[in-house]
Amino acid sequence: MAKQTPQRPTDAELAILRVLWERGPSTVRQVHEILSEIRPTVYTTILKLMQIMDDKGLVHRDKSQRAHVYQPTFTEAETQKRLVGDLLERAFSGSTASLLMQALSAKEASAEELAQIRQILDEVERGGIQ
Amino acid sequence: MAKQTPQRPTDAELAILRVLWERGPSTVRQVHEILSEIRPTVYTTILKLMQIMDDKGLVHRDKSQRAHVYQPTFTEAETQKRLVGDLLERAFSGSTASLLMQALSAKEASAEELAQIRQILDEVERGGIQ
DNA sequence: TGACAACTACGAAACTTATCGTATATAATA
DNA sequence: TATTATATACGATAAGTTTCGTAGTTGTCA
Repeated sequence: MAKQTPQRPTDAELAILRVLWERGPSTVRQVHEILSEIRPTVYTTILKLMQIMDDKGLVHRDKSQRAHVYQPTFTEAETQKRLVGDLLERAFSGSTASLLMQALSAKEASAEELAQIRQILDEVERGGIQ
Repeated sequence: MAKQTPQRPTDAELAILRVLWERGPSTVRQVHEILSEIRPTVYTTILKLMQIMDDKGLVHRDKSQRAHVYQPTFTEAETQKRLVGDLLERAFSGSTASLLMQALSAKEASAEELAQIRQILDEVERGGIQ
């Protein structure tokens, strides 16, 4: 049963999505091989998760081939936006400044990254992000 | 059984923590009254959650009074840092610039907030955040 | 003291997540 | 064609989350 509202992917689901975003449409075997390098798992565990993700609408699958080919329903940016927007409301009362503050405190940013951040700010003040 | 690693609070737990951070040490009834305004829940649901949070070490409780008084184990900033740091790795490959980009795209920031963000950047480049 | 109000404790149900084992279908090949 | 390799389908389990009902305890006050 597919739900209408695209909910937050779980940790395991996000790990799968990241493989699909990076590699493009993939079979269960391909995803399994990559994820198993970091965290050994049985093939059918990944299969089951990807089938559930299909039910939820997080991915679409092409059944025309014997090995079904899965691809993400939403782009990486869309999903990131949903996840961070959700955290922003749930934990930061909507304060982006606090969010950035804690992000920088959690992980030191390189000089290039800080420059990149300033560039983003410039663009936003010049006319917003589309 | 208390665990050693402070894990991510769940959604319901975070809602409770936010009440405790805002109001200071509180009883179950006080937390329940506030949360019920937004999302009606039975008293014992909040009680059970707060007892579980005590088990997990997310809160401490003072049992000396008849109505136990609960307070957060970690500060709001510590918890925010943990949550955003976790998301940063899980969904953004550690790129704080991408995180900010999507945060700004999820929720438009006011001029004051943008100024605040620039101030944070200035401070970071001047010597880091402690 | 007896009744009542307000607690906590405890157990259980309904869901979700994550994982795995077994069964079954299909394609390739010896 | 019979065997083998590789898919998917399906069911079950264990753990965690969220919710609620009931039981028992304790303080207050008429």
